[in-house]
Amino acid sequence: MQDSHTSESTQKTIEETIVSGILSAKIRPGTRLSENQLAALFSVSRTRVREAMMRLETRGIVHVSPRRGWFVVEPSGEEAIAVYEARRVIEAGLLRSMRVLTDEGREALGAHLNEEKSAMAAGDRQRLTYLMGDFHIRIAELSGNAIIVDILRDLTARTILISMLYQSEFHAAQSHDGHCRIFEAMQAGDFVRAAELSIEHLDEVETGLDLTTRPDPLSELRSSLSLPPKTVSSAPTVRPQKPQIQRSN
Amino acid sequence: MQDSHTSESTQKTIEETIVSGILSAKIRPGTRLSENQLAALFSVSRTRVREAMMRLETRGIVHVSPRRGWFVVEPSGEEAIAVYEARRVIEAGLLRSMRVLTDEGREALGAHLNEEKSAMAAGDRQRLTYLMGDFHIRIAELSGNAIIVDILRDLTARTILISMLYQSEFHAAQSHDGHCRIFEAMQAGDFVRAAELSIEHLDEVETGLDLTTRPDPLSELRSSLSLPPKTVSSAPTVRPQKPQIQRSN
DNA sequence: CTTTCCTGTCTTGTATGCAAGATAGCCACA
DNA sequence: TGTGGCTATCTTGCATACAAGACAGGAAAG
Repeated sequence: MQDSHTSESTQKTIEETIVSGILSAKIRPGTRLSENQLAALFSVSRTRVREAMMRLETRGIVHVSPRRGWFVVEPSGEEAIAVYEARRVIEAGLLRSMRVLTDEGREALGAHLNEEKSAMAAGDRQRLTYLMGDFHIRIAELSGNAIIVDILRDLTARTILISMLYQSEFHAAQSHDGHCRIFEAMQAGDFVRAAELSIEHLDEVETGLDLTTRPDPLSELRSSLSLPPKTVSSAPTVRPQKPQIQRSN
Repeated sequence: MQDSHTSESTQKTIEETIVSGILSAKIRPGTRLSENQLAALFSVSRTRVREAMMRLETRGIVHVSPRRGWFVVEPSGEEAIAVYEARRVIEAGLLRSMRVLTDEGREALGAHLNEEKSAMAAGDRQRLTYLMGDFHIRIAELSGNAIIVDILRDLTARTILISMLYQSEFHAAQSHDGHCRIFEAMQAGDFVRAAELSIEHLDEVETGLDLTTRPDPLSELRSSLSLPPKTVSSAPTVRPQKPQIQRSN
């Protein structure tokens, strides 16, 4: 487990627990995160929970609806596109900047791909989701640049939320193939090719999304009434929260 | 002024004030940011100041030394290298992903370069520092991708802190030339060339730094005593804070 | 003169209390 | 049946109080 910003024992725990919950697809987009519940769960006061939420908010993972609550973000279609675009830019830029694949690197990625394969064989979908995202983080770790690792980790978390919202079926085999091809290019020392493959791979995944569905159930009604399409990054605006199961303390 | 995450009136003010203070080189690295002082300055309680600090910390702008205080980060030599590397990766990736330069884009960049020129003529160094950083943010804005804009804004802020620490002289003319060349390539529609120029430009700036000096005045002593080189991203460790002028409430 | 220790005062860390918006459920009423 | 409005209770927003570590300065001892 890389660190990049270790230290602070209890504090980061809430934050990291939530992020890793998302990375392993155990927390769905739109999930309500009650300050009181989290405080009770982690045996701390709301103060510290709030700090964690603030941090997660600046990381684009969580969102607050004033006096209504904190929610795991539900990226809109436009935001989803922006996330994939950002990933293409950064991941391709990263691969292009690489010059060598070290022995450790080759071993790490190879081991990872084997894990993907065995998770596919076992049909363990949650684990698979985690591994599919983690592959890209692993590549970033090869660069040794903690800044890029952190950025990509957060983007990967958002990607997973996006696929939980918009992905109709899970083309695990296709993704795995994409990863393998990238790895092969890297082994061949052809990082330009690896960058291109990485872009294609992300395009494939993005194409597999159906961005016309879910997150704004009123979109059809809204457009038939010809109201403004939707507030993109601006905040309040009612945004009808889909009924959550959780029921507060 | 782009927005990307507008809304929240008072709250973001503290955060944005500090960031823009850094972007315009009015706040030096290592500056102490007392919760009490900021609270008084903005007429709010420490609670809200703390929230702003937490956010800035996750953005890599600010750093807390437990029970000692908040400080604007003083990037180490390694961190400085990582910041430049991350910028090369992202900015080159971004330019490579571009396909067209719109008329508005050409106009915006052209106007910006004129501003650079006039600031150089006027010898307004603070303004020049701001503009030199802002050029890169402007390019990101052309992409219309708010995620990348935010990332690059924060990296630019760090870059400015780095140059305040390590830059012996300010080669404004050289930087300006670099910007002009990038702009020309973009106008010619040659974004691959623009990406290459962007990398060269960042290399130039990075080369102009003297990473052997400042931020850890004890480094020579430390190495002559053969102590561990320095805690990189881990926290406490005494790290003798250089005497600050400010004196608290 | 140097060293050690002690104490006052600064800082942040954390919990708690109160204010106020948002919502759901109910009741009255048409 | 449907509609409007009231109220009880949830939520977060924000300020404040207190705890506890860090540090500086001075006094006392060597």
